[in-house]
Amino acid sequence: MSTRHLSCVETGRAKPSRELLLYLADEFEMPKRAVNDMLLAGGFAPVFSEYSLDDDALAAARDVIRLVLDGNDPNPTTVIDTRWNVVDANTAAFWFTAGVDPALLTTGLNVARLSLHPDGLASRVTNFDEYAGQLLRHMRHVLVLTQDDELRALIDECETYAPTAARTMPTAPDVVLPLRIVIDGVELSFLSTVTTFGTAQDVTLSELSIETLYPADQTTREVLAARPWIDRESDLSAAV
Amino acid sequence: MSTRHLSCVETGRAKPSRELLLYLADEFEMPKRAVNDMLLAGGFAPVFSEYSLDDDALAAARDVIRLVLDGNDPNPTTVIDTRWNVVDANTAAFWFTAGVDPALLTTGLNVARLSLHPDGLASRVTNFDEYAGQLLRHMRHVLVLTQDDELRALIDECETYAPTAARTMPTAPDVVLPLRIVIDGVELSFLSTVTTFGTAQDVTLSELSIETLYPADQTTREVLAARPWIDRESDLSAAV
DNA sequence: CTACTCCATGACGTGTTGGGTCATGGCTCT
DNA sequence: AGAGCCATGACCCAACACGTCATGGAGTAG
Repeated sequence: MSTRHLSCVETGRAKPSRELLLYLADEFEMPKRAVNDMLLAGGFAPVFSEYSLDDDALAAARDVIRLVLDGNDPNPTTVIDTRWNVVDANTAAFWFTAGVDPALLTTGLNVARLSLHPDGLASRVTNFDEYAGQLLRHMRHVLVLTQDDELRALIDECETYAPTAARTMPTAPDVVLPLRIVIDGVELSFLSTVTTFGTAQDVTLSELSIETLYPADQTTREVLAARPWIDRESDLSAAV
Repeated sequence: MSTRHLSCVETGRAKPSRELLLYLADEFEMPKRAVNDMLLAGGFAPVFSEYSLDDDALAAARDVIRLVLDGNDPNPTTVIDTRWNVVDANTAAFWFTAGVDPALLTTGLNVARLSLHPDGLASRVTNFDEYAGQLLRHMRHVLVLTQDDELRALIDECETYAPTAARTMPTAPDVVLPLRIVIDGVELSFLSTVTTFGTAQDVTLSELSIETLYPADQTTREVLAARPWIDRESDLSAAV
């Protein structure tokens, strides 16, 4: 680039294009996070990483994930990646999988598929249409941002499981998502929240989401407090 | 706008400018979330909301916040806005404020000021430089996104409290931020994680962040499990 | 004091591109 | 058969990112 233009950019009298910003970032070997900050400040969309968790990055994150999962006990908590694949979960969360088709548990546990597949949790979710609608909306939102073909395929698949929910237009999404589900013959009521790590500079970790189910009524609270899953922990761990 | 250009935009043979996208979004009265999705998909930076929860939205969020705070007990947890003001916190978190200058507690509790101010926690934080450096780095990151003058002022103020930390260049920040602090004469060791509601790709900062301190060693774990703050809960609630 | 580098800045050219006007022609619906 | 709606081509324009050339001021070194 010309020194003339560089000078103008530096003094703020010329607005650099997205291309130039990326060139400079590369030239200076800026860390991803800083590059994204710079792009945002310049009015451009950030670069999205490859959202593939290599084993090393994941291993480094495991300790933190365990902290969060244990800290949320006895509230069922799942850590998922941007394709809704389960990275890890606490025992309370695995308790949900009792009674689902084993085929869904072997081939890479996926929360979306597990929740919406007829052989998964679908038949036991009392507010299925509401839950499925919100989940699909959330997935489509992430799809817009990542443009991930694999996620697109997952959404297409899931929409066949919840045809009515797929057709409903996205209403204003809430931070919390109610979930009513029958477990061991009892209908439990949860509030599902999704959070993500905010300080992560390592972009890979920021692509993990933490889904926690909080009890929404007294009955559920008591059931969770009793930790009814501890006497079959051996069964559950076998599923993973 | 001309029908000609609209047609081209619709069929994808013309790339609309950020301005045009915003015009269309306004014309169709699109919800903010969808507008941001559209901008991102078009390669532009999203519109940042006013990141001030109006009273109604905040009231609606309070229930969820309480769920999260209670769910994390006994791990000290604080919910803050994008200016590090405390929106709410669980009792364990308020336990930290014992012994700080009451002036810091009355004028709107601010985590950054509380942590870094000499009359706050600073003197009791054993790894002050490390902690302050990371905190400032995080604040500067949010500042880039929000361009909030009030936050800028807070950062300037905090940098005077931690001059050495302010000068250190931002190293690669960690996923978790270690915090060692002396409470009741005992040095406790924590790992601080910050999470936010929503998805990672949601560049629009959700207005609220959740900071949770997990015990980093056995001693701290045991102290927390004993909940040493319950016998002065009355003092603490008076502070808020 | 001089020479040389660094950089901000003005004058000015250029290629790209978002966006507009005008005209045409196919499609559907009455 | 007439009336909209819309996709598309030809063409123009204005904005702007970025370039080249020239100038001149602030340091700095000899």
